[in-house]
Amino acid sequence: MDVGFFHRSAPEVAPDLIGWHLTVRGCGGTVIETEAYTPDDPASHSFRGPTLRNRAMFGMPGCAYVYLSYGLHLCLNVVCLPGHAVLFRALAPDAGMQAMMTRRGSDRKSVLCSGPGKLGQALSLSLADNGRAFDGGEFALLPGMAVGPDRVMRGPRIGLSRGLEAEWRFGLAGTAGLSRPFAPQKKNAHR
DNA sequence: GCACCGATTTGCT
DNA sequence: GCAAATCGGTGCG
Repeated sequence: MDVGFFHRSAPEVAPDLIGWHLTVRGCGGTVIETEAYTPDDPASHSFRGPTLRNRAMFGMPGCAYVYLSYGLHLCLNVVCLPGHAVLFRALAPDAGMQAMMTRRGSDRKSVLCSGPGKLGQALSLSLADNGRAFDGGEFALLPGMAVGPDRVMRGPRIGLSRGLEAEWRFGLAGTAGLSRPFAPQKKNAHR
């Protein structure tokens, strides 16, 4: 993989990660939904500079930023430029299914990884994973099937009170298991 | 020090 | 549709 891939802004990287393959200790699947966060974005954890919790967001590009959401969910990002990160919101699961079904308490494929918190539970993330590199060891992140730009949907991010203007949520069209549906895409909206 | 708000999910009304 | 679970960060006194 080109090391320069993550040396870009999160809004550039996020759509490019759709269709990649993510695994954590043998469990995972195809990336079907992502969101981008930047340092000058009021909705981003990095907006007010580094803290103990978000320090990984300012670390090595291509490494993980794992944080505790609402006091109980662990969410996974990949770091891009300093203060930039892409949140993995949903996967189409295909590896380590048995373990993920057990952890999620369901055998329905479409609900195993259909949200950032669910994904964290299925992959059994922990805060000890914060800062870990996606180097093919415990964490792997590799280009998978090529996805044409026409199959990547975009829209406003989920669960925010600020930063709703930017359409920095991306998803693979025609996929089951998204965290939420996307609004109908405008035609002619290239890039 | 204290109250409130989140990059969420689940279960109950 | 709404509240609960639960904790780090932020803002105010």
